[in-house]
Amino acid sequence: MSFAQLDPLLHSQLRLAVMSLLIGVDSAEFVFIKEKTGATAGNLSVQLDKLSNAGYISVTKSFKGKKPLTTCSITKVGIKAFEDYVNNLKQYIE
Amino acid sequence: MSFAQLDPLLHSQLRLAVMSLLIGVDSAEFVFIKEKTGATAGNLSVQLDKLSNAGYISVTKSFKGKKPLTTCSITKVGIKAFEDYVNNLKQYIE
DNA sequence: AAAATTAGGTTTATAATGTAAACCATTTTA
DNA sequence: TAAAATGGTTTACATTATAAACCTAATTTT
Repeated sequence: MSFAQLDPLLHSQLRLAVMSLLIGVDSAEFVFIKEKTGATAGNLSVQLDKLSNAGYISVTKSFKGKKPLTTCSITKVGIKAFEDYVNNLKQYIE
Repeated sequence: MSFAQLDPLLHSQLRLAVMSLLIGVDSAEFVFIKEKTGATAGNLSVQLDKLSNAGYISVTKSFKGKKPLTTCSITKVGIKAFEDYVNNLKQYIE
């Protein structure tokens, strides 16, 4: 039995933290994710794009009053990918 | 509570697989590790160097008959680092 | 006994990735 | 009305991962 591949999109500290956050909530705002993960805004913006392009999260941009508001939520595909990642990872750490 | 840092030296698929292998055995030979992980020799060579330089594994080079033989084993420091990594990681995946 | 192949690696060039710094538009504060 | 803050995005750079090329010695083939 050899080691399963770990989805490279999830095997990134920041992206994994984002997914970990999102899997527990309905949705979360950019600023909230930024604070919880301790990421810089720039880095977070890039990584959210990657997760979004992969279909792992959905990102909607609107306004809170007159300020931009970016809201994220995990998708079904994202949940599946996260679960698979965790299962594969367990092979490495158990 | 924010997310703990994941040791970047261990947060690499191949290096994690190597550590995962080594934590269960006394020692392992280069070719064995290569086969178990599915890595190319070049990549494995580089990653073993990194783990070795960090003091996470010890690497001894000798000869089996007249062929070179590279043997690896995990160190105490390596075990500790691996355990810490696993503990921190659990925060992300549970 | 050359020549080719295999074994066991290492070196290095390139591609991919991660990240912070710089930037932009708007809004609030002094 | 400047200056600073908010909420991001873009982009340039540094780091990392990886495969391809290479090396030395030992076998095997012709």
